[in-house]
Amino acid sequence: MVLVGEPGGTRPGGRTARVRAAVLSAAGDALAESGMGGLDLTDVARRAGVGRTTVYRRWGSVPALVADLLQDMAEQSQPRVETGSLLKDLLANARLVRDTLAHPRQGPLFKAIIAAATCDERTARALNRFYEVRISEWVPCVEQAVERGELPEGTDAREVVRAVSAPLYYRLLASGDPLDEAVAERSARAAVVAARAGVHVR
Amino acid sequence: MVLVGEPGGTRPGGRTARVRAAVLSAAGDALAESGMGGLDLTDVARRAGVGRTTVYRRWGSVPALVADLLQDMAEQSQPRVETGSLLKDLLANARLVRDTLAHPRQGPLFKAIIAAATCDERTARALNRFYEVRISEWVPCVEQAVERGELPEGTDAREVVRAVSAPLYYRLLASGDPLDEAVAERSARAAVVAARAGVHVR
DNA sequence: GTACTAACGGGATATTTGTACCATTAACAG
DNA sequence: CTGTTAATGGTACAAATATCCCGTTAGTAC
Repeated sequence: MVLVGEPGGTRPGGRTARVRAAVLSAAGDALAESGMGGLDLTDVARRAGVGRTTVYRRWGSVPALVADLLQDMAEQSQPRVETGSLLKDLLANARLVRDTLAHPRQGPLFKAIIAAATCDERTARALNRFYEVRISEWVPCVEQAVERGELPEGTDAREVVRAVSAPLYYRLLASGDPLDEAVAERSARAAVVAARAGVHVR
Repeated sequence: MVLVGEPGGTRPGGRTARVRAAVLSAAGDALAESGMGGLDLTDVARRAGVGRTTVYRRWGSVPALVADLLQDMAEQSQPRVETGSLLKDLLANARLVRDTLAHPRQGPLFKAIIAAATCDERTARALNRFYEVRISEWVPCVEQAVERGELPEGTDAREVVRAVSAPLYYRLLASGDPLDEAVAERSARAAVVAARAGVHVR
């Protein structure tokens, strides 16, 4: 677990970046297929067409690899919708999250990532940052609704956005109930109703 | 990974049960401390004062051990409160869940269990059953509220109960935001408001 | 209490997983 | 284009992890 001084920092040119991309991609595939339990770094190296030693040296452990994968994912920001109505905006968000978590590759991948985060503090922080970014993107929807007078003053926008995702993640990770379209609609509607009632006023 | 024909079935007397209890207890301790990543069965065996071979033979892997632990936990039912008011009932539920997840041993343990469930189908089913049981215990609160006319006819009681837990689990596993008392109150209040508005009508 | 055998426990063994070494490759500077 | 060296990749090695074997222990039946 001895962390080398961040390879790619002093010589970030072609090969290093190419290796990183190949390994992260292979790691994503492997995680989606076997989860973080059935994952060994040797297999990742083979899939990526990269030496075993390289993977062990640069990442060293599954959680560390996942942490890097997360940083990569956080950089690829997804565009936010703007419909002019809070309900429609949050419905769009709910459907986006639902589609991601119900996706045959993305769903298992997110499960595996969250599992890895429970094993390692560093990975957990990377995960928190990831959601920090994701949530921040949708905060303006809520803030605009406050400005329009749709929601009470002092509403905690982050809390409203979190409320939309929470039921979907609960199903994915805990209850195992199906992640259908109806769930997305309910979670968005519930968040709006609760926010209007002032539940999320600080 | 060859599963022997369920030890304890043909001879469930003293020792076998004692060994199981000791191992499950030790596994819980170890999981709470190191998470499911930093857990090895040899260590569990030592803590339990049991032979390494026994643990490998009866459970064979971390997820299988967790699955058994879950079955054990599901059997110890927790008493439900009855206050005569939907909000108070759900507040009690929210506080119970929050206290569990914020507990220095139980919180990490639940994290580890959920992580293990993402690695193994069998464990995932055990986890789903666990929440099936837990949720069912609180369903009557909501049904009584429907009977009292506090909530609209056709309200999906299970969905309301899930709505209370979801934000707490989301924090525990994904966002990493603190699990304070205020969060519990908000999630209960939000669930009530949404249910009253008919969001959870089938 | 005696016989029977499921289940356990310790040690030897096999397998899988992680590390150390060093020659080779290719990014970057001049 | 040429030299320098960060980074890679193969091989040999070490450590941890899982399985096998077999004598011992202790539930259960009679």
